[in-house]
Amino acid sequence: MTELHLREVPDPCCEALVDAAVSKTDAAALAVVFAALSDPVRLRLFSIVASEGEVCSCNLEGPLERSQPTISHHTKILAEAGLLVGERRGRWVWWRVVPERLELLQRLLARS
Amino acid sequence: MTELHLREVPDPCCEALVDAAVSKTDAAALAVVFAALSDPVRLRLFSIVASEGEVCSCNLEGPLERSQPTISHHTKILAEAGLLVGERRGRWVWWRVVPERLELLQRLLARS
DNA sequence: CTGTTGAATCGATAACCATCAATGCTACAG
DNA sequence: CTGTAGCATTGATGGTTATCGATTCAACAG
Repeated sequence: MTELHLREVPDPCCEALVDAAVSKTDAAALAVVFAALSDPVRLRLFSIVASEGEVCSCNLEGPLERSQPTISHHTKILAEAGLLVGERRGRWVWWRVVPERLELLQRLLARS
Repeated sequence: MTELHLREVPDPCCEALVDAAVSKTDAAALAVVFAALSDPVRLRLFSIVASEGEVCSCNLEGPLERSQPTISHHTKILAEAGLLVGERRGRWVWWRVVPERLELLQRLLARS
């Protein structure tokens, strides 16, 4: 029921990277988000959740071929980056993407 | 005159991450691109180049407060990720962004 | 209360990375 | 040819991270 790993990262800036040089503090916050996507396993995990809409942790170990602690580690990092949210239902935790974060990244990468 | 650090990373896939689960090989290639943006100094470097249009290496050490070898290290990583290209003019190297790479990332992060 | 099951945490380890001083390479000036 | 200036490379170091086994925590069933 409770949301896991509430994002610790403050909402980073909104302006596109090409519009103006990003500040030091914004860069630090944004780097956390990109770092969350910088691992192949996490990228596949995120893509699975994004394409399925909602996925239980227990259904990630198989496709990703990683141990349960490792899956938990990766979901935590993605959640702390604000890219995923986890919801506990009974004994299971279900993950889904945070669309606003995707839009934020898209805005950042927009041209002029 | 020659382009430095020709990208070693093959053009990764084009489909959005939310459309279908990304393959292992695509994930590996894409992770390289996100990893290039996962460092605060590189993010600022990239943002400076993107907003200025074209920047000489010698004009990066100051704003980024890093040594010359470190700047060279970061430009190399961004170039190998296909995000920057460097052009040698005499004794200087000028960097600019690769717009297609930004568009690729935007497409990847697009919703449904 | 007890056992079971799914997930988070801990501890350890190997691999990776950001950083800089020292050095090498390259282009130009004289 | 010699010196200089900008950039790349090397080597070393301290910090970070991906991974897993073992353990703990949480929720449910009986």
